[in-house]
Amino acid sequence: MIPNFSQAEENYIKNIYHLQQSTGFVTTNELSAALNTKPASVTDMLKKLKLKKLLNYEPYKEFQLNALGKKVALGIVRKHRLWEYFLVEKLQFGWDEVHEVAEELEHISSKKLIEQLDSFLNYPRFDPHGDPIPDSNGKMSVQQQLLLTELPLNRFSEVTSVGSQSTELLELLKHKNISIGTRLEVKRKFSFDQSTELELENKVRVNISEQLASVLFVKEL
Amino acid sequence: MIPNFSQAEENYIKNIYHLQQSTGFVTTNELSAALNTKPASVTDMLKKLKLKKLLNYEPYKEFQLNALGKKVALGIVRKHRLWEYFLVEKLQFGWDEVHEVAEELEHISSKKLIEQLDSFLNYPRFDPHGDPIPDSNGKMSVQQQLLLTELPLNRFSEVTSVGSQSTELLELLKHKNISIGTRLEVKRKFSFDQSTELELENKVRVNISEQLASVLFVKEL
DNA sequence: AATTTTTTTTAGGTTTGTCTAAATTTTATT
DNA sequence: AATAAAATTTAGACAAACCTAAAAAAAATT
Ligand SMILES: [Mn+2]
Ligand SMILES: [Mn+2]
Ligand SMILES: [Mn+2]
Ligand SMILES: [Mn+2]
Repeated sequence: MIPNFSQAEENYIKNIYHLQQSTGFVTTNELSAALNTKPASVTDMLKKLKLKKLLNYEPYKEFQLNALGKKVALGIVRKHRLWEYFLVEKLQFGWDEVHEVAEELEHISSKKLIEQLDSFLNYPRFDPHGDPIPDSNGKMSVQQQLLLTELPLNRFSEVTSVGSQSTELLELLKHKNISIGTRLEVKRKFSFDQSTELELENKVRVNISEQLASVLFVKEL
Repeated sequence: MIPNFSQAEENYIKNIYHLQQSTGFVTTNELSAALNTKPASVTDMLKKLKLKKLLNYEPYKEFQLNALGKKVALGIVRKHRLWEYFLVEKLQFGWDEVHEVAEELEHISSKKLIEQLDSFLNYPRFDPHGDPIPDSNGKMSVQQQLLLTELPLNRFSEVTSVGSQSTELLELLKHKNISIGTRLEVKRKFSFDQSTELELENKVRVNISEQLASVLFVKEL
């Protein structure tokens, strides 16, 4: 049986998991930035997580979660995303309001709670930001998705996820009336600034900057 | 604005609140028993809660929450009971399984979360144990209820709440097929041991001990 | 290859919430 | 009223999770 971890431990584990998705490894400074703590505090926790056999770590080296660590991380990600889905679908939260609350809810320890919640929500496969929700075995759906910047002109497509969850981004998307599930086509690309003209489902045209297009993932329909 | 309190502080506040319901005052030993901590730890926390102006406390004296303390306590009780209701009504928990989970959920801090949850649940007025749920202003319904031991013979009545939530009690009630909302009549009282014969709605007769009868609250119909 | 800069760790503190053991105060009993 | 018992507080420690400042190691630059 997997033991329980403290809220602090869980936050470290989850953040290591996300950071190691890109290169497979994480550095002390990266992690301290992600967690808003000092590098010295990270070192303390790395020793503890190594002792608890969740982490491959040698002093001064990059580190990564081992199999057990990843399993624990997926459990936390699962809880986080299920709660986000609950907040949006059942409690009328905006998709830009759920992250902080889920940051707390993800640490509730009851196993039964999360299984019943999953069932109550009808086993959703993606959270409100388009990120996949691991099932109780840690498996998650992959969506073949591409960046909006890579989408050719005049192809029907649907927004599947966003590359960041900063309030700033979500505020801008809300203003432009774009969210997960929005249908759109790219109508023009302007080479001067790489900005893009989109046509939304209701035929409304909106212009988005290259910075914005490069954090929107879509799938062709 | 009311500041946020730590999980430990909230558990102390809530327990003081419940304990002072009977005599208006609480002692160090009572509280340490309720919280499963040592009296010395209680003294430490009492000083802190007094400093934060939630508590009337002088060394070696009994203590009680002041108005602000009670307000904070009611907020925690509200969250606890709403979550219990959610677990039973939406997530298929048994009424004897919800307490521990609610013990964690009651500390989630989002104000919006609890208001939306209340609305989602349709503003329930009683939790699964029959205890009243404070509204967002701290007001709660009172139920004119009497102890089953005080109920005269042959009066139609309904179980409204239980005087304890120990697993032992809930196990026994489940075995006897009694829960909140069960309709019953007292048919006989045996003076030898004060045990009582009940008739349930389905005409089934069950015998309950004096100890059990004295923790069941009912209202006449 | 030597030097500088950056990254990481170590050493030593702090706060919160707990504990044990001893001291003090209050309450009960003789 | 004196003494014994019980309740409470104080003193001193400890673990978890953080911090700052200094030391050590690794990486980058000259
Ligand atoms: Mn979190
Ligand atoms: Mn998300
Ligand atoms: Mn609690
Ligand atoms: Mn209850």
